[in-house]
Amino acid sequence: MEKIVLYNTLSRRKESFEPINPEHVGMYVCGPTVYGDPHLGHARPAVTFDLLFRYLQSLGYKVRYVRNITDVGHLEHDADEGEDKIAKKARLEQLEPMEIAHYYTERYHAAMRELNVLSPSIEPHASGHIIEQIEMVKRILDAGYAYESNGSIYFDVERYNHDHNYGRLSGRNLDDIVTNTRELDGQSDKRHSYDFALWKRASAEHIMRWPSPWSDGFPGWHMECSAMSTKYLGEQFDIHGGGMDLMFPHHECEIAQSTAALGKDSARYWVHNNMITINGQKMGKSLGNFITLEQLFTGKHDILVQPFTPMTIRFFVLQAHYRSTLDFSNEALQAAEKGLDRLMKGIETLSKLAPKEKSTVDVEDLERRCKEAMADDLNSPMVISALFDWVRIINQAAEGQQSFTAEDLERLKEIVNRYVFDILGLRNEKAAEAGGKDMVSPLVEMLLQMRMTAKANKDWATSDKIRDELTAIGIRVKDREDGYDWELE
RNA sequence: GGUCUGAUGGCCGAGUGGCUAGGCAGAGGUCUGCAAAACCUCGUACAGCGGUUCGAAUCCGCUUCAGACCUCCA
Repeated sequence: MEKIVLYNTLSRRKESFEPINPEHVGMYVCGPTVYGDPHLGHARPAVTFDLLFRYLQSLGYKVRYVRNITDVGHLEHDADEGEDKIAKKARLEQLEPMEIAHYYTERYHAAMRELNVLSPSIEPHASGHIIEQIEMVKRILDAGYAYESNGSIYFDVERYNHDHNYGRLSGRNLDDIVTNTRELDGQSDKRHSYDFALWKRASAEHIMRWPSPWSDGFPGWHMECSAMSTKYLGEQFDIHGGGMDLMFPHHECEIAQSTAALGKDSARYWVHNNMITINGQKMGKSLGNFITLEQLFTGKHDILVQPFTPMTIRFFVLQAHYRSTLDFSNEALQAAEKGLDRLMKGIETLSKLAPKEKSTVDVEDLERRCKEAMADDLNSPMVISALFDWVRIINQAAEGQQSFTAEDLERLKEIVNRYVFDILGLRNEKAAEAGGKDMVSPLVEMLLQMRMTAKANKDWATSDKIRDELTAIGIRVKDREDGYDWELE
């Protein structure tokens, strides 16, 4: 298997990636909380880990990719007095919590399909794994790292930190956390403010509740990922991913829970994608500055000057390295749209190139550059940069300034397909929606043949008329060195 | 306040101790009957101030600014 490096948040450096079991990779990524429409921010981890998923598979690994659906457990306001987000929304809209969760799960799936994000191997729902979560709480209790208080179970951070190291992922130490965690108002069942809930007793009004040995209640919000990753990937697995904003406390608590229950940290490589910003600020639910994916696709949002296709969004995300922030703007998206168009046109041009006697350039150069870039912590921007260099070469070839042998041409197409479609997961939207091209093709060809005749007779009036009429109905005519080419706008 | 990250040309964004990605926008040119498309050339950017070095935008220090996390967040 080829050597690749991945940045591991645990060590804060790039590490050579070695899976626990050769040939197999287990990957867990924190999925969405389904109480709202997916927005541009959700596209970042989805595309990032889709890229990793596709890339690992293309290297020959058998990947089990688990991405959860959080449909229970997140508390609003604070852990003591809050109510479940799903339940809250349900009350507001007079709907069953599961109805809400189902509705937004479907919306999420639809958006992911649009973005050409592959379905994960397993997509477990938190609500379907209450038993596993209860079992894990029991293990933590048995290990002595949790305590019961008034029907709720809390993680004993201090005790845990005594034996292990709470804060090693986020780079905090308990002293910092102690001095910087605000004391919550009102009475709390917790011994310390930094203890977190593993199980919460439900108040009378709380709709989502399950029986447990301690109370009718619901699991704490970090439990689902620990329980489900363990269930589907084993006590130790290779990659755990998610947004950087989940590092603390969510992932830190996951590490603590796994270590407390299993005696070891489950995940070996922690991979975090950075945020998408808007005007330099994180785009998110809490700031209310988010744009949903549907708004992006339809252009229906005050800030948008036009709609943007799903592939433009995907390309936009891939043009930045996953660990950098990416700033949203109409201008940036428009640039991505044009760039993607250039790339796709180049690929179409490639498909029409005629083989020549000899090749003037080494097609393996593209393969080498793409391969190195991907192997270096998924540097998709570098891959795209190499591809653009080759679009230029392909265009030069279309004008007779470069040439390829039939063999090299095939190889080049193979490389381009591998990186553009299989790994970056891009799709030629125009070609797809122009499914009717085959239908009109003979007609256009006929007209263009007539135009060639007119041109040969220097009958510019007829020639231009044909071209202008075609342009008017969205067919762009391109005169080539020895003939013509055309495409749908 | 604490922890951490970042500051790259008009915009978005890679990268990196010397060979100075890429895209978009802009300027000029080539090609063309005219166009379109494409191709060629160009801006000579790395927050500021010190230091290390033969050489730094890249390493170190300080300053300024911005952001993330510390509460649910992709």
